[in-house]
Parts: sequence; structure tokens; C-alpha cells
Amino acid sequence: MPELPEVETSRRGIDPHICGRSILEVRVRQPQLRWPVSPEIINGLTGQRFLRTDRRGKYLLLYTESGCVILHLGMSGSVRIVDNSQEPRKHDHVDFVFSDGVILRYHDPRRFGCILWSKFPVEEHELLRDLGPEPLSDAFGADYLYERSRGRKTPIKSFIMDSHVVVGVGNIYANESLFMAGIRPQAAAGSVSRARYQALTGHIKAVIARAIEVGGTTLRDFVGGDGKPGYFQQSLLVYGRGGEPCKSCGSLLKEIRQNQRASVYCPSCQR
DNA sequence: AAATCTCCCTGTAGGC
DNA sequence: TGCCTACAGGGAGATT
Repeated sequence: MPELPEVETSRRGIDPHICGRSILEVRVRQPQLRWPVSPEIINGLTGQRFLRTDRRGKYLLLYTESGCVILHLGMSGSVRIVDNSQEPRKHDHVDFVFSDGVILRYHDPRRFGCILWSKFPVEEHELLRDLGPEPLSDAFGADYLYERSRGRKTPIKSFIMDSHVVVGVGNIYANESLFMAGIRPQAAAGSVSRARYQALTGHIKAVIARAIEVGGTTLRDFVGGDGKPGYFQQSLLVYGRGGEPCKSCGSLLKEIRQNQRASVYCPSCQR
């Protein structure tokens, strides 16, 4: 599943190939994603160019002179750069066809992603308007989480995965960072101390920053390859390891479900 | 307001 | 081997 580092790695991978090139055509083989592909994208982009790219949470933003494509990869989505000699494969739903035979190809087997159009200012689009701060920004830190969490009884794992609190902390990083901070995922967010939020935010920032660095080493994969950035290489401490021994103390890791999501933790290291 | 539930979809894994 | 079913999961929207 694409986490924030993969989205950022995708953005960096496609940016130099699509910016400045004329859009000849947008080919949509399957418009039914999470929401239908915006008609403005299917019909209205010909002759325009992407000027720059950006990212907000896990949303990729592709700016033209008249507006902005909002693209989300969902659970199984990917984008890559191919040339016009490469036939689309199964689940290659959308092609942005540029001059010089360059194609930005969107692939998404489960179709939980979306490709939407927004006029300026895109920050006021309803999908982006109420999002929390970026995890790597200075606005996100122990003081912020501490203040936001007072009075909240929701489990801390649900709290840090809430995109209105902070963007880009998916299930994998929530599990991993809570383990590193020694906090049980069930703990009420409002009862976690400032000091523990200090540890937690530090680990969230570190794990995401490191994953972006690792992804950067595999940028070449975005051109003609399978579009898979390198976060798969990273070793996971708890995620997917329920029932296996804790890498720190050897206790058996517990797996529970919170909000229909798997949570794995060490009953000894996390309190 | 906050917490919880539902739904979208298909590849994969497990059972027989 | 192959068929069948259960299930995972980001995140918005509905419901409690």
C-alpha cells in the first residue's frame, strides 16, 4: 500500500518527465475509480502543460495553468513513466499522453484511488481543506499532538491515523512508530503524556524521512519499470509479525483489530 | 463533537 | 489441481 514516502517518491520520479511537456490527450480506459475520473481531465487538458507537482498528505497535485489534478493512489495504485510503444496492461486505467511519446500511466487494481480536477486554489478543495499538518513539518510535534489529544478517549493509534490530526501516517507506520515509542495502540490519546508524544513524533518523523531517502535511491524504477519504490526493502519491527517474537525482548507480539485494521504490539515493551 | 460503522474493489491466501 | 470463500485496507461519508 502506498504510504506517504511512496507518494513523495512517485512525485519526484514523475516530475521531471511531465513538467513542461504538452498534453496531447488523456486516455481513460476505466473511469470508475473511488469517484469517477473528472470530466474536465478527460476532455479539458489537451494543449495544456503541467507546470509543477506537489503533494499534500498522500494526494499528488499536478498543476496546469488553469487548475490542478488531484491524484490519490489508494491502496494499490501506482504511476510510472512509459513510452508510447508499451501496451497498457491489466488495470492500467488512465494515460496522460505527452509530446515526444512520453506517457504518465496510472495503474490501480483495486481502484480505491482517484483522479480529480480542481480549480484554484486547490488547498480549498474539500478533500484537502481540513487535513492536518504534514508529519515532517515544524507544525507537527509533541506540543501539537498533546494539545489536540486532550479530552480524546479514542485509541492513540486511531488518533495518529486520523488525517484531520496529521496526514500520511498509515497503518504500517502507526504500528511501527508506536512500538518504537513504547506506547500501546489501545491507550487513550488524551491520557498520553507530553514526553511520550515527544518520543512518538520523533519516531514518526524519522521513519517517514528515512523511507523517503530510501525511496529516492530507486527513482529509476519509475521509468519503464514497475513503478514500485523501495520501501518494501525496509525491515518491519511489528507490522505483519503478530505471534512472532519481539525483536527487542523476545515476547510474542499480539495482534488485535482496531477500526477494522490490524494492530500489532509487544505486550512487554509497549505500555 | 466524537466515536463507530459501512462501503468501494480485486489479488491473495487458506480450506477442502 | 482447482474452485470457493474470507479477508485486507485508505479514507470519505453515514450513522450512532
